[in-house]
Amino acid sequence: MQYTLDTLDRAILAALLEDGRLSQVQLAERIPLSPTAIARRIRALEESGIIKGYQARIDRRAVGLEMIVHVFISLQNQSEQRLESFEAAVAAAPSVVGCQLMSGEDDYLLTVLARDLADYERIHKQELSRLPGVTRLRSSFVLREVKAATIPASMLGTPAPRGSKK
Amino acid sequence: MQYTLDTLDRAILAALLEDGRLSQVQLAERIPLSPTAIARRIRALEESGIIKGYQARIDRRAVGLEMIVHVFISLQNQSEQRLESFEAAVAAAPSVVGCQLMSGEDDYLLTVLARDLADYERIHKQELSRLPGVTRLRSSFVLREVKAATIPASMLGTPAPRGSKK
DNA sequence: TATGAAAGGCCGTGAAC
DNA sequence: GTTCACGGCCTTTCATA
Repeated sequence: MQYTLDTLDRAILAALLEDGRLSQVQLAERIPLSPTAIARRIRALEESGIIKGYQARIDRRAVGLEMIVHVFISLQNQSEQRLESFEAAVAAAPSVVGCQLMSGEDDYLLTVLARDLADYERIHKQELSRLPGVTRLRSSFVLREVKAATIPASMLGTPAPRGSKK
Repeated sequence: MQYTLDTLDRAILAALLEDGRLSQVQLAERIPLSPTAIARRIRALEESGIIKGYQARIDRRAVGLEMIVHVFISLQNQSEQRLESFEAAVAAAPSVVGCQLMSGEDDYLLTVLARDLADYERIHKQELSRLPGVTRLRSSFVLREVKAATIPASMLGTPAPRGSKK
């Protein structure tokens, strides 16, 4: 996955971040390149794993998921085996949409989606309390989502300088 | 935006969450509906705001963004005006990709993307330290992303029962 | 009111240059 | 990287239940 993105690649990525359904022709209107050349670059970006896929952005609340809860978790110890079994359990928990190993006081930060408080109680009982090796578990509720973005186009501006060519 | 999703709508949403570029014909192969009917439903979902858009999923690290940092923030007080000016500043901070008003000890949880530690130092200086009204600011680094999902298809299963019809 | 079928125009794909 | 031709998809219209 050692791939050097040029300005055109980054323009394509920026456009597809904004609208993942843009056609080659539409992209060619923004980017000084023929539709075919754009298609080839997109294919290369997909095959190299830089573009991991495409997805619809769906309104959480429209599908009844009113709550986001962050769960801070500390484990008994951080042995390899502890982490592995914990992470395997997290991977199988359907309501846990995010899990990050963290620096600092707690070991993991989980992100959970729930319909409402009663649903979160169920998730807490059925999914979270069964996670192995947990010593401390603290729930923190999102009261309001102020900003929810993906990678901003501005951060595609300069590639990681690992031997810039061209 | 009071919209009652039926089973077919949810099947369409689930499919477009997995692959946002599926064509009507491809969707019609999975869902017992003609391409025309699917196109009409998708259009309705888009116009009602349930589908907010489409985007490419891009490998963070491939574009040089190696770090995710969570920043916990406490404000001097939670007056309406304080919150508003803080949130306006956050909205204008390009490296801050997430901001949530939280319950519990801290007021806000920010999510920041950075190229590396030096880049985060710059962001800390240029973007974070200038946020108005902050009394406490604690950075917590993501060591490893274990799970990063969107809304799982399983959670589309049952709509929020607000007067189920049909 | 929502679906399904058919026709026309546009797009995506792969060839050659 | 571009141009061109072909096959398939998206769109619209219309008939139907």
